[in-house]
Amino acid sequence: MGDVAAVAQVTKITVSRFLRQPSRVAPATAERIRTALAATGYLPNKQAGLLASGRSNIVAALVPNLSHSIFGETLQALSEGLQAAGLELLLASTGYSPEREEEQLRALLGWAPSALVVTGRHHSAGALRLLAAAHAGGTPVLEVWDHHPDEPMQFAQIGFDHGAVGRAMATHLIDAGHRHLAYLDSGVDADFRAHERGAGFAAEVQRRGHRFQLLRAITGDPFDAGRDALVRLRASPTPTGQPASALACANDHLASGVLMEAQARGLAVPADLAVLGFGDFPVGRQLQPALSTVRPPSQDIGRAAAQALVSSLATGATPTSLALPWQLIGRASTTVGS
Amino acid sequence: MGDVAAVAQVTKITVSRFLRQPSRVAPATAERIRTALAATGYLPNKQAGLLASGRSNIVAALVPNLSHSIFGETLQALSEGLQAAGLELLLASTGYSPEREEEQLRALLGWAPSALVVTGRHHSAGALRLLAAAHAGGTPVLEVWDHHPDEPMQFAQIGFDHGAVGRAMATHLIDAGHRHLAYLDSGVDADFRAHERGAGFAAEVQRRGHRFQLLRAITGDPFDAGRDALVRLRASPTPTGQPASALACANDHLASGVLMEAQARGLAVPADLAVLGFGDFPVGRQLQPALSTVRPPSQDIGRAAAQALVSSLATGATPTSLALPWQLIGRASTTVGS
DNA sequence: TAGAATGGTGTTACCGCTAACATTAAGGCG
DNA sequence: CGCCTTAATGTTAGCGGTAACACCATTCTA
Repeated sequence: MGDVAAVAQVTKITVSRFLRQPSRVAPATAERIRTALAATGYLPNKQAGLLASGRSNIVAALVPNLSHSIFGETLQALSEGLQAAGLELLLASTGYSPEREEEQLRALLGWAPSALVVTGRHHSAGALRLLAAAHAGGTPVLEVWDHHPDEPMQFAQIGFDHGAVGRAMATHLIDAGHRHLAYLDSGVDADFRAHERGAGFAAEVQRRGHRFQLLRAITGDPFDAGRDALVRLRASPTPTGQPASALACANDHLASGVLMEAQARGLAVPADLAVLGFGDFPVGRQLQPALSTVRPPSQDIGRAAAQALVSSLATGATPTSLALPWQLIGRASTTVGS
Repeated sequence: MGDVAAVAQVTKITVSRFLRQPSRVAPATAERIRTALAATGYLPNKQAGLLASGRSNIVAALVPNLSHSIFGETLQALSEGLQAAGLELLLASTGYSPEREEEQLRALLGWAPSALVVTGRHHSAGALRLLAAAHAGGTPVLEVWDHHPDEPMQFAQIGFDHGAVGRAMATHLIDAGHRHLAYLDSGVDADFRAHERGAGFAAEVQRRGHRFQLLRAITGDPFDAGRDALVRLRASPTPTGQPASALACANDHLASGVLMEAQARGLAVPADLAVLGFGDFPVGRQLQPALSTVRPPSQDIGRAAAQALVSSLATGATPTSLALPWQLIGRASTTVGS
């Protein structure tokens, strides 16, 4: 920056001013600085700028998984919303491992971010301490993909109630006439949201007085896990001798595996077995029969989070929580006709 | 850090030393510092450390797309390899847009990274200037997912030859008896690697004296694009009146769409139409018939890139290029029997 | 036992940039 | 015409660490 200043025949601070608020330097000077910038190929050093200003303009986000496209959509929208406001997004993933959550969070905090975004409201004790400290220090903390107004919220939440989704999934299947229902839970321990949908599902089935069965997916390829689960479902002994006639899954990949295995075994869907997924992944629409599913507001979460953080940083207020609508999409895998 | 030093009754520099090389402080002092760190909940400020030391220990990576799981695997492996060596990964995505490449690269360079990783060897003019300047300044620059020893390499490359993959795809189908072959190219302009596979495919088909046809995918849902492409393939007039009997696709999602549409139309695969994909996505293995595909060394690329950068940063030498093996996996969508 | 080598810690300056205040010149007002 | 305001730029100090060197006790060596 000193070089640029020398070429433009001003001091560093004038260059710095020009870069941040061009209107605060005289037009002639601005022009000289502009050409000097081009001539020297100047690249501002962020470390120095952030250190000097104290405000980092970084939003740090921690998600369970980067290669999971469902979070990808949220991140894409978040990134765009933040970029428009001049904020940078710094990403890290936990790989669904609670130990790594604290470690990664610590690494992110080292960047002195202006705001934090974490996935869900379940955190390891260490991570929670870090988040609470950041929050206490005035850094906005936002939990995305969850929204539970019934519980005391420690941080702002933008997302939806997974228990309610589970109950709606149960209602959908019960309304279609099923009386013995199963839930295929995610095999990943830390996929808390999948477990909560399962709990909501189970609660609703039992409230209505019907039979419930819980399956846990094996780890590994989710399609294989779905196939495996169907094998187990059909083999498991039940009081009536009849296996469950409806299976709700923690995600569409598992559900796709179930559908494929059903097809391979000549099981009619939905006549012999209704299958319901979660996530509205592209593949589900293409299957035969098309997969019924729940579409979460992935993009909206990112967009709303960006907006909440931008306005929170502008006003200094805590970001506001928000419940976003999801949608149960009934396709051929659960509904006959239509 | 001053607080920690005060509590431990030493100066900042001793704390700094302890954090970086614990062996260089006396055991008793180390113990005092350790408890002081815990008591104060100290979080090191990366900006300051990087600024002061000059070495950033950041590797900046630019990929076309974050939500694409194929790059996710590379990034995951890269991230792990770097983390083991004490390096941080800073991510940005271009969204397959050449204009954003320069912009994002500029943003990444603002962090003064120790090394750069970019996807492929095709860059916009502005991006190329930035990369060349970084390279000239001694920053290792690595291009991943490409490896073309026949062309003059500007930067180190770790990946494979996409033209060769295209030729192998053609050979596989020609050997299966096909004499009229088509390639369904990606609808994304900047998916250079898909275009190159297509060019290699076309060259090989023509070299063997057979008929070639090029299709371009529509944009949007890739499954739909695959279905749409098959419709067009079957409708397009040909000299013999016979449509192509083999279709190679830019990726497995497109190929899956083709397979689904084929099934919907009662087209026998591979008897009426052989379908070949690229990427070895999980879904392909599950389809009926299972999708033949090419498995790229996604993880290996990340692993090798991490290794190359670590050793390059240690020795100061330019990272070494590397060709990694891919594998054509013949499944039921191209081969009868077996 | 003097002199050198070594281990442990402190001092000073600076990384590249920005906040806060200081300074200068030009224009507005009675 | 002198004073005040305003616009444009400069000066100084400091963000939170680390490099380089300085310093002081020990311990080792001859």
